[in-house]
Amino acid sequence: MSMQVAGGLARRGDVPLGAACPIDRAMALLGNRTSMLLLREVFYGASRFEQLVRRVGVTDAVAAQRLRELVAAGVLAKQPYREPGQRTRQEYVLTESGAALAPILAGLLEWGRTHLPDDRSRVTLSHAECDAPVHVVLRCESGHDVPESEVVVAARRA
Amino acid sequence: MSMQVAGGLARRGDVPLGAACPIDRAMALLGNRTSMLLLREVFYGASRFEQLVRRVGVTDAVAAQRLRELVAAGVLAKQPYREPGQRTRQEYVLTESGAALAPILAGLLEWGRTHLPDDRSRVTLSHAECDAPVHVVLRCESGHDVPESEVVVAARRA
DNA sequence: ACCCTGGCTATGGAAATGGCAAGCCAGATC
DNA sequence: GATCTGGCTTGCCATTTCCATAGCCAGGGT
Repeated sequence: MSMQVAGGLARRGDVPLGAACPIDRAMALLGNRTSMLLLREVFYGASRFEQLVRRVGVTDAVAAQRLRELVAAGVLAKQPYREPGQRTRQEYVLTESGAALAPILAGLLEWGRTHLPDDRSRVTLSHAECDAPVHVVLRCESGHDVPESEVVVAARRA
Repeated sequence: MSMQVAGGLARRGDVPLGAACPIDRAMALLGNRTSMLLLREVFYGASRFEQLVRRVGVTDAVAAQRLRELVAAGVLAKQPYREPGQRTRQEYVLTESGAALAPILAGLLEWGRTHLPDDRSRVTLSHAECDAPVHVVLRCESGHDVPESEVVVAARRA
């Protein structure tokens, strides 16, 4: 059920394997409700400030602050755009780094749907090329599908 | 770069696609630094209260409260265990629902490593059966690997 | 009987987060 | 030139999260 720990490395002197772990720092940025929800809406196709505010259901002030942080972190970028007859405005788009968060958002969606009670949402992810539903899977470089129980956590050598 | 939105569904009347979305509710539980880090440590093999506290670097009080929430949410379970000559104690183990968070944690690890500066961690995930490194991928039910740019978000019919 | 340790709970305070409300600025519209 | 609108910023307050410290309890060790 839980992952295995390889070779006792993780326990030697009980050194925290996770210290300065990328997950720590990712959570410093994404570890609040609003940031993740803003990113979700950008994935879902919203890009304008007012859209994001309305869909996430948060106030202007909070949204502005989180968006600033996400831009500073390089996950979103502000891009000028102009609709005909409108003045130039800014929209928020995913950078390469932001787009790489897709598996995490897809994972949260999938997990929430199957493991939280009372799913009332109707969002699905599908593959543009073939229309089939998309799932998040763990796979090793030899090409095997890896169930959670077969994931081994280890420290690579210095 | 960003996901496409299919068929204008997401925008009809600007209805928030994400309202009551599983991601909202997942983030209500996991949208704080500590919860995710505690889960990470359980994945890494820690299970005893004191281990978790030390490795996550949080105080007893906060850890106890988050653990209580995670147990209440059915992500962790308390299991009595007894080491010889010791009294009975409780350890925290992943439930099925908790183990299903593996792709999300693996995704965060991978994302942080490749997209945040100065990665100093040494954790790797590998496949117990073949020792090859493990990655998180999006795959459709037809078996294609799906790059982020080919993920379509849509609302399924009521 | 006494202490010690692991695993908590309690209390108080600081910092982050979020809501509400108001104001500001640039440019399009009148 | 006055007004309106989108996209913010500012100020203030409530709530949540977190840290620090202290205390509690069960049961083994002595």
